Amino acid sequence: MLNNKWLHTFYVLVEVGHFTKTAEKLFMTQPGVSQHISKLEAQLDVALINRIGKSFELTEAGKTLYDFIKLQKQQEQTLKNSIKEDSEYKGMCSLGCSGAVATLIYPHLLSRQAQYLDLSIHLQADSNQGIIDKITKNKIDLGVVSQQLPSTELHFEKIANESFCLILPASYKDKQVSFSELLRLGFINHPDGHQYAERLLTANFKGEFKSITQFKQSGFVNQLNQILLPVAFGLGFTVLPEFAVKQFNEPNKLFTLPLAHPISDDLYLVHKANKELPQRYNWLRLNIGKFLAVS
Amino acid sequence: MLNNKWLHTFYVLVEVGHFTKTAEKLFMTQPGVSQHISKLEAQLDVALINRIGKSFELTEAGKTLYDFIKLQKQQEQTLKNSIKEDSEYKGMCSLGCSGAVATLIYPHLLSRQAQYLDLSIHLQADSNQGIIDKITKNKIDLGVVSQQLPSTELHFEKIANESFCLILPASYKDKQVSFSELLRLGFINHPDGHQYAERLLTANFKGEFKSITQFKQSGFVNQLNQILLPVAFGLGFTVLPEFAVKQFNEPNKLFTLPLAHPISDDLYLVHKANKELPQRYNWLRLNIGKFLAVS
DNA sequence: CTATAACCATAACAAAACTTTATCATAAAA
DNA sequence: TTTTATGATAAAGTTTTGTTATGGTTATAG
Repeated sequence: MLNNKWLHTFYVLVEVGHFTKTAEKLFMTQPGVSQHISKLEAQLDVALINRIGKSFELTEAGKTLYDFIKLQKQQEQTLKNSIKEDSEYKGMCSLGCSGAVATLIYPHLLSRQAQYLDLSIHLQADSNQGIIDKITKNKIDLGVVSQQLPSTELHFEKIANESFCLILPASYKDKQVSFSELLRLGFINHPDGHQYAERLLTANFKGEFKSITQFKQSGFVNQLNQILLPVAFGLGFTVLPEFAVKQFNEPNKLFTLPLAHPISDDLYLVHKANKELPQRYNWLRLNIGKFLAVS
Repeated sequence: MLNNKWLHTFYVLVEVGHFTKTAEKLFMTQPGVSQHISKLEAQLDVALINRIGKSFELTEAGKTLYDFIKLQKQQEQTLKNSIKEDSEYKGMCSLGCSGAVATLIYPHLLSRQAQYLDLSIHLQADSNQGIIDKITKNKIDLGVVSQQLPSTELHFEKIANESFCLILPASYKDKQVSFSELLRLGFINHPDGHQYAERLLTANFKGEFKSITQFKQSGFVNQLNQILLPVAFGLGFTVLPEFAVKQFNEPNKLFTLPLAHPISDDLYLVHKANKELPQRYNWLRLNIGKFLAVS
């Protein structure tokens, strides 16, 4: 740890080229300057100046140190200018959410970044638990999750509701779909597939449905935008949030089963309760809900 | 000037997340840590942490400061590693010399740089006085000049000798060239032209030559490698250092007048007497003379 | 060429800054 | 609720830092 005061004295000495005048400039006495330089040299174990009579020359190490101090001073100035700054349009916003939410909101984030070039938004798709962990560990500041935990450390705010849909190939349109039909068709799985399916099937096929393991697994894809492809091909059914279905580009190849007991999850914005989010998060907090609202 | 010790305490506190444990780690007591943080906050006039019961959260300013300290620590480490280093093959060499010398040695410097990529050589063409000034003001470390000054501050070392040549168009080859012939032909001027010409003509045309103003000026070029073009075209004569002539690519179009009284300048390597040059200058000091020796 | 003034280094002392001890208030844990 | 742990604050003690006093050396003036 280099003593900043000594560094400053050395810096001024180099610019002034004179111990006594340096002392005057720093409102101290000449021996103080001498001592600062000696101490610096002792600490770095290298000669900073070459004393020639009453004058001196910078050594190579001295020049190196001088340049270093100059740089540090600039950086410190930059810090002092920026540390109190809190702009809506500058800085990094870190956000975590599910893959489905990510694909839905990412275009909006990009257009915002395009508009405010000093703004950078880091979007990270993750599981609920992963998001909570990252917020707790200060890896990200804001999250969108589908469950509200009873934590005093975290602040939750409901922003949207995602309905789950049971998606079938279009050939089932206007038909009566029985549970055995589903069994025959088979399930297309994806990362949150089992969880979604269990909830939806339990509510809507009471008695018949016991466990997702009843179904033959007709496929698994881990890319959100490809989950619906096998369904469109007639290879199976799946359960997804409504807005993940909306963005599929061949909706006429799909059929969304009308449900007697609709199932949905609330979505919450999460951040640390005791950490006030900077201004640049305002827009996100205000608008994410809109982006997720299914028209 | 931010106190480095306080910064370090804050840095450790952020990593540890605990005042008491931070104190232990820093071999100090807990109140010390509290005070360091308070002082930093007072100095920067901004809250760095948000105290929540006995725990705390970093504020935005705190995060900014933490990142700043992290960077500074890295830089300080880099400094400590490099400040004692003195390699032959690393760092910046700054050199000043005349345009003639520059064109002669520049290819050698480039090939050296190509061999040692961490070496950077800054070559600056300038007048003798300009070079001396720059060395005195520490803008450059080394110079090649054609006069030795009686300065105690500077160290001169003779490294080469540049002969001056009177250059005529090839058509004068093997002819007796009289002074009136020169007057008729006219003088091609260049930055150091008058100085060179006065010295050479005074010595070799005693009685006849009075001043360079006797000559009609047939041209002026300020690019070294183009000075000899008008001479080759038969448009005039000029006076140049021998090694500036050697590099002209159509020597058969030129004729160098044999002189009764050869004129030459000694060339000196200059640097500050009290400033030991780093190792990376060794090669330059050793070899510049060779590059300037006319074979 | 000596005398004088300017300059930097060193040592001893004074002042300031810092660290610790002591104590209190509050929060987490039992 | 009681106990234990944690951090803040104030006052005392310690260390560090800066100043005064002094001396040696180098430049400048007479």
